Amino acid sequence: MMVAVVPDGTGGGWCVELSAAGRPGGEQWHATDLAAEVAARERRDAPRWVWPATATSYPPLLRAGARVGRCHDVELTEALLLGAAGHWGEPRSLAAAHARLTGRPVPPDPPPRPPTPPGDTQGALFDDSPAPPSLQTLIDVYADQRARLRAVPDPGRFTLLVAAESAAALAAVEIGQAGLPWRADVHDALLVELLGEASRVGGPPRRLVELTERIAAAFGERIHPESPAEVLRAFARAGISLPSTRAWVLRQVDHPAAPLLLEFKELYRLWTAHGWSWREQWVHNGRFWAEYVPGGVVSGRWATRGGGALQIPRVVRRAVVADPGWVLVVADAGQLEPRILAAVSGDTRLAEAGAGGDMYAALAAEAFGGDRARAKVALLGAMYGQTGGAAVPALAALRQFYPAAWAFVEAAARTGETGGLVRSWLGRTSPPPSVTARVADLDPADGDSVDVPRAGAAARARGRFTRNFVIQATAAEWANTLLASLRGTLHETAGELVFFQHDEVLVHCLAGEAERVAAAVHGAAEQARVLLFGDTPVRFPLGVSVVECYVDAK
DNA sequence: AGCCTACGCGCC
DNA sequence: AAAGGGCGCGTAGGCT
Repeated sequence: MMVAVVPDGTGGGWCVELSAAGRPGGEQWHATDLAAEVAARERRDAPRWVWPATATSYPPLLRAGARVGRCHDVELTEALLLGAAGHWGEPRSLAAAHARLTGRPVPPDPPPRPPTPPGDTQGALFDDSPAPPSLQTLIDVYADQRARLRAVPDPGRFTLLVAAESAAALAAVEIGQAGLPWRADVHDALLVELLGEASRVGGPPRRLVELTERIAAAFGERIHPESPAEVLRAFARAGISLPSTRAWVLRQVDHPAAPLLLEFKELYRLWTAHGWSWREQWVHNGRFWAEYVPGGVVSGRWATRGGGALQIPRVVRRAVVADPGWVLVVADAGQLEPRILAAVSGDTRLAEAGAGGDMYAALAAEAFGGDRARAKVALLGAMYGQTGGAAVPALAALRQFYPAAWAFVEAAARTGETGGLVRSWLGRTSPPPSVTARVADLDPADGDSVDVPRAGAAARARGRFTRNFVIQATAAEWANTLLASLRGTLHETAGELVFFQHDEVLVHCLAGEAERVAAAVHGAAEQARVLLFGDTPVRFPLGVSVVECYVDAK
């Protein structure tokens, strides 16, 4: 059972039942209270909801209590289909898809909304959303998508990709509305502990002021330590020439200011990126409110808008604390990308190594004389396209012992270097070179002559990108599939997904439910493995911790 | 004053 | 240890 639905923008919406073939196959009606209608139909026959875009269609329904099980997200599907057809980056909205279908001028997608802090009501004042599309538009585009979907190289896998992408979109709205439990008082205490007291006027906290003084003493002159240019000049006057002020460069500098600068940079970063003003902007009512954007990264990984939810520093995770009587179930897929490589490359020996708990240890025992660290740099270097450094001899060993895996990543790299497109396991297509190439790499500043060295460097960079794309994009598919499965079983518990970060999920649940939630997450990971890879020997073990505080996980 | 890029660093 | 992939975000510093 499928039901196509178009919200009318006033809390109501148009609905029509679709047949198994995707054509109107039942009653068509207008609901004045769409959320109530959706909730009732969901209870009765749990249809797959076909709608223009989960990101806009679902939030008002969920806010009104209408949680749905499955959907088809036309906009995300359109982006996948456009990519598969080599039309990467063209407008993906329902309106654009319908215009292409009917041969009319294609409207551009609306620019991405700037991040809206949760306390901000500006968004409601400037509602420039276009008129809602007609139900017929939705039906026509959906039928067209089904036809195009059957024409891709592997429709079975692509269908799973569309389902997983749509489910991820549901999960993203739900996680965003749940919010991440956040103790403002704990956050404040750790800021004071590390930074000292905040100054009243919004200036730097005490420890930063002190470090600035000590850096001045070390150089014999006052500088702004947060300015890389000033730091470089100060070192130059002290007779030390540095290529940059990066941390690993400073760590090798023998000068009394160097360790002070390293400490300053770390604390300055904490203050500006996750300090008091960040907390005031993004934390309200005991929750950190982030907005998640599934498929926001070219590889299919999620992005976020506002608050930097995917870059919460480890030290700040101390503020992520479960409610009283509740716990956090933290599940992390260990060594996900090497395991993905083992599964997709068809390398029998690497797949056997991925059947156990520690893949790097298995590689070390087999091909690296027991040196686990060397096995790790070899595998990571192969996936990222490392060409220099100490990893080179290790890469030779990898090539010799795991030739099929080596050939797989090399083929992806060669395709990219020659301007071709690569696809993930389920069929997400990489963007074409014009999208990822830097203008400076391709367009010699003056004259018409081709800049061979720079063109070569650009091709190699492109090769590293496609080499990694096939792995990273497939890993994102596995994670989305896990989420799709998990949100289907989680509702049997009181658990709620509250965070997702590439290969890690957090579930907030009653302490007594933790065991069941942990079992549900393990089951979802296994389900994702089977759905994507069938009978592969590779396993995707989860590290699961039940904790009150996020920082205590693992 | 606003726009843009480079830099640097947090996460995976 | 060094340096390969993907991001978001805040700042400095240049530009218009």
